Amino acid sequence: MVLYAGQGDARRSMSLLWRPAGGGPDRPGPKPGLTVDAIVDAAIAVADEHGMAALSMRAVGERLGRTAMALYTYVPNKAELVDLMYDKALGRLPVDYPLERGWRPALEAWAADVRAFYLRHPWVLQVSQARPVLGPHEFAALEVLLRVLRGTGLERSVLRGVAGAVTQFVRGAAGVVADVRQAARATGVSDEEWWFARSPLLEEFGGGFGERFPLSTWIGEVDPPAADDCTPYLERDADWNFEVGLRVLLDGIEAAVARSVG
Amino acid sequence: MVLYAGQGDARRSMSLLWRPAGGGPDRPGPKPGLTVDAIVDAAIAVADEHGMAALSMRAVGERLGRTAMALYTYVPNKAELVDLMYDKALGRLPVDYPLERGWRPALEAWAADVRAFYLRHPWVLQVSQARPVLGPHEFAALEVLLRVLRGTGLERSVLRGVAGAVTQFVRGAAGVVADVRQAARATGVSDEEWWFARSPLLEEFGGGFGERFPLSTWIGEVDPPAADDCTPYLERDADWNFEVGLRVLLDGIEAAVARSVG
DNA sequence: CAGGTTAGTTTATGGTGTAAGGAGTCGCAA
DNA sequence: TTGCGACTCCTTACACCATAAACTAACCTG
Repeated sequence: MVLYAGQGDARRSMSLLWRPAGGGPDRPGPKPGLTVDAIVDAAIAVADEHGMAALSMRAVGERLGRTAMALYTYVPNKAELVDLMYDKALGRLPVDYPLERGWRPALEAWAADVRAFYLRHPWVLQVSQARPVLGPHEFAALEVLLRVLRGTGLERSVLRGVAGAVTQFVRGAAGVVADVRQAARATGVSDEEWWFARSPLLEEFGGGFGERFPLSTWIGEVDPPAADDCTPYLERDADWNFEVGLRVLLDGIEAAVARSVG
Repeated sequence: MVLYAGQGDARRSMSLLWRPAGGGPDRPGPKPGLTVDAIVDAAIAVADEHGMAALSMRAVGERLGRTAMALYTYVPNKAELVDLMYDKALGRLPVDYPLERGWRPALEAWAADVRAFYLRHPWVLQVSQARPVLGPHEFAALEVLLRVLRGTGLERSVLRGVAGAVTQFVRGAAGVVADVRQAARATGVSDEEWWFARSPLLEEFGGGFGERFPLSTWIGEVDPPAADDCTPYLERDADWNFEVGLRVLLDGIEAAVARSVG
């Protein structure tokens, strides 16, 4: 199920996202046994360990020794909790990318870090991009990217497109790897086993597969003669593909820079 | 919940995906009132109209005047149904991109078509990319892209990265727009209304937002002086961003081509 | 017509998010 | 000191989800 937060009370939503670090003043009633931060941390731990699909209010509550309903005094609903998780996780992103050697190495470092971050917290990729979460760390992360990209000197309207392209690329590339890992963990079937069961069936059902899809066959073949391996989009290739794709993208940005200067 | 198909019976899964068009021979027992194709079509209709979140076995069954359980004689489970939906939908993609004027215009046309396809069937973006569905139309779609990309003359290992980058970009760019539309439909709150409720809160809670996040503020401002509008990532900008991003990407590919030739 | 196979139903199980209401806890004002 | 009101947390309940199991009814083949 896709969740959209903040439908109800935009003010409550924002005050949670931008909540100050320290606890509030003493209030009547029993001492709160939990904090929003503890709940968000527990939720992040659940999602990190078992994936977004396993994130339920009950699971988070159990991890804290409470029931699911106990969380609702701290967090209005699950969608809001996911937003809080998202923003808090983004806070763990590196922020410093020196521009001394120009924007390109900085952007390369940024892309590698963001990719690694997504692989550490794959569930982040599943948070709906529809409405930005508008939390402090989301803006901080955007600020980091823009600081690097401003080094290109491109004008604003172009920079928007470039920022989008870079973001999409990193998200997508990380998403494929994350999905593969998650599937392997969730099903208990390794990628190799999975392909081993399916590749003979392809020829059986596909009826002359090699002739019908020559280019797909060609691109799926492994370059070095490491035989008994028929895995087009495997994690092993993913690093290399990321490198190639990123280089192409950065070359394109350089072309845009050259055009804007010349 | 994220679903992974084909854990159980790889053979059954493949035979469904590659099932021939005509109906099978007569079998004992009552005449089947449904067909796999009818079920898949109904499921696609549900997903197109109400989004992937609304796709339940019950909803599909109701659309066909049956109970949810009736579907299980045709389709082993929901994950498999989603795979069938995915592959069938991909069959609606255009396939012909003449290369007479070179690969670049062909790739531009391809990107525009695929983006439009994703916007017509946003749920396709939510099908897990972990394990390829391995259906006939998925391969056909890959074949189409590779036929265009082969025009670059790039070697295989580079082409893999390029194909990935292009795919990720189009997916990502379409995904943002699709998510925004879906959110607006699901919540009944238009994007304008949503931003109108939140932008003042940003300043209120963000405490000197403009100074803390100068670049985010800068990039969010609208270029033409069309005031009373504070929408950084709106659908309106999306077309333009797509254009810019795609141009950058294609420029990068051209650079790779030049490098490989020179 | 009998047997066996199949289509589709009903029922049941264990999961989900969360609304409603109640029990106990504590700060503060009278 | 007492009690009110605010507060935390629980139990219960509801509507939904996927799907396993058992059952009925339809139909082909012997």
